[in-house]
Amino acid sequence: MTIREVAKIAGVSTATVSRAVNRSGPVSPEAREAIDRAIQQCGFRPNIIGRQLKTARTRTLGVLVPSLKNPIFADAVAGLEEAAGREGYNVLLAASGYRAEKELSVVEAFLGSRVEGLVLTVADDDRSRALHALDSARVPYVLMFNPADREDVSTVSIDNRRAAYDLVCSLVRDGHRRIAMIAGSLSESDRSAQRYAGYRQAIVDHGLPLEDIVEVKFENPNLSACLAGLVHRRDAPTAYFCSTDMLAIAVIRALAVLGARVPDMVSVAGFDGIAIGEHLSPSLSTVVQPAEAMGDWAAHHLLARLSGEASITRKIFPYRIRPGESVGPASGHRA
Amino acid sequence: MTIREVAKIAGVSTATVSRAVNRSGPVSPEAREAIDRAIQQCGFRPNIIGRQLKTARTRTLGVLVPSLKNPIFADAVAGLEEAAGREGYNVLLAASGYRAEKELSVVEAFLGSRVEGLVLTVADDDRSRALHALDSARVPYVLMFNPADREDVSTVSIDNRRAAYDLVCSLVRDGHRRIAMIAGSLSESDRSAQRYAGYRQAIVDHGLPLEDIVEVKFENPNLSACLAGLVHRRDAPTAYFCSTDMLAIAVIRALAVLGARVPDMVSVAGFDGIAIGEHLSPSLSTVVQPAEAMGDWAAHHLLARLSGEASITRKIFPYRIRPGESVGPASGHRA
DNA sequence: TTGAAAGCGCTAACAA
DNA sequence: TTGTTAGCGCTTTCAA
Repeated sequence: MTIREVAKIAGVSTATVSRAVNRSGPVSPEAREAIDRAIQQCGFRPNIIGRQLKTARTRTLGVLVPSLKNPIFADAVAGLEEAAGREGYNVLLAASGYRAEKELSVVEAFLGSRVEGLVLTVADDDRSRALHALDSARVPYVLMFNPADREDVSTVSIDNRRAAYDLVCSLVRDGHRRIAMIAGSLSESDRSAQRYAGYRQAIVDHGLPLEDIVEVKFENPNLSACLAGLVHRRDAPTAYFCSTDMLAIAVIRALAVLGARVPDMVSVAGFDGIAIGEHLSPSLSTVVQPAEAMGDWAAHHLLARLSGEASITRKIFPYRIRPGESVGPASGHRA
Repeated sequence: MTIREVAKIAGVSTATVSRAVNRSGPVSPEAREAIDRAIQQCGFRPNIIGRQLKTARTRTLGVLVPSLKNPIFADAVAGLEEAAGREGYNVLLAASGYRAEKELSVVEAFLGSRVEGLVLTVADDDRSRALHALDSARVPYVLMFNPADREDVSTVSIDNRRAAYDLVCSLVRDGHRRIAMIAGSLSESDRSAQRYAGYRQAIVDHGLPLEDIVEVKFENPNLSACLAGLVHRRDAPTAYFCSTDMLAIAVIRALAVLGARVPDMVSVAGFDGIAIGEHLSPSLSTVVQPAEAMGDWAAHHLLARLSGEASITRKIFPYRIRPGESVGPASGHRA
């Protein structure tokens, strides 16, 4: 069922069919009707591939996130997809599983598919080979959630450093003086690094002891073992600042295994502000990132850049500290 | 940067370049080296669109779910994307927002893009115009989560009816005799309908009074108002069976607004088994669907069908009743 | 082992 | 208002 068949049946040329289908030029009422009938008759559906090849436009965006299983990314993709769809763009989606080589292979595939632009969250924007590939291919992209370090790339994020700083300060205000940070592979995530910087500054500013950061691999969720040494120390931390909400949830569970109840014995704070965190037991103290709005902004901005209506922008969304039951006063601690 | 440029630089024909790039035919070592050098030199990246047009294969799957903001779908898509990616397939993703007309327009767009197959969750498979479009286009698809009614289409789901039956029976075992069901637009979702059938049968089998089902629109999250009449009745239900976990979460919150504490005063059960439900306060009593595994199965099965290695299959995954704190004994009820 | 050539389905000058 | 025509970038006979 090609445009040629339709043209033959309708007794016109392919050019006229194309004009009729795309409303891209004058078509007489008679021709239009004949064409409509022919299309009904043979169930013609334009092959987008042919159009894409001819016009060198795909109306497709590539979206790459670490994982859909973390609601922060799922929500962002939801906002993105909605906005892109509204503008008639397709979304090619992939997850990297936090693996740099997968980031690269996905980006290569997206480039091969001639996506017009990309929205991505990478592990570390400085060292990302995926980003280098994009730069040399000169395909526009928007970094989402990654901190806005570089001047030459559009980003949408919050001020991770300051947000972490504020959150840790709130822990101090609750009386906590020994506060540890737990991060998922700090060395591999620029977000964790920023959040660590904020944590560190808050600790230093208050003259508190700087705890060693606890790095946990994403693949190894045997948290209890990692935390055992820390928790059973004589001067164990009274509060744990986790680099993400999902990690905080795992930490709370791991602490329970070790006999440390939250928030009675220790406090735990997260970061991301996933919606469901409010309904957790205990509800999560965290920093809220407006994920869906950020995804929406990313899509709109990328499309605006594609049409030349916008230039590189580093958008910082406001964040919000959301207090929750997972943080209590430090008085009840064990040491 | 086309294959022609590369051919010219390497001093060979485009056919040889194509063979070299795709390893699809004999290429002498000398030619191969010249081609490799040429590709490096001009940064050539094969245009997939050209290949797709020529070969009439896109290696792309379309995925349509109601919403990514519900973890049950996000998890399923995660499993799907992972499996598809492993087999070298791209995933085109869209969300319908539970709207039938959006389902249709997305499917039309996917067909235009010549996806080789689709995985979708539709509101109601019987009445879905989207499915009719797929049937007449003769593009293979897998229904995910939708109950397996029809014989002529691959589906992956659990036994919704029996799962709901089991769950409601467990409520009865806890002493509940007035059990209401709350569903999101029953008339628009075949899953809700199945779950209602299971609920109804459990009620009837135990000789209990059949309560009117409460239907709430997805768009109208003003649940408290909807529930007020029911909750304040003299013989108010002591337990609410919600058609999804997300709805259960909203219901628990709405009940709190009305002064009905869960599970002290009323019990609430959900359906879906989103992972985070275990960590809610109270933790959710629910039916667990193995969403990620179902997505994985859907992708593998669809690809197997594309390669002729599988035929239409109706896969029923096992479910699991996961007890939680949201359901308590009926003794504490108000009426 | 290689290259010439045809053509996938479509759009867009351009001429009529 | 319409049709002819020339490709878009690629793969793939087929003959050499």
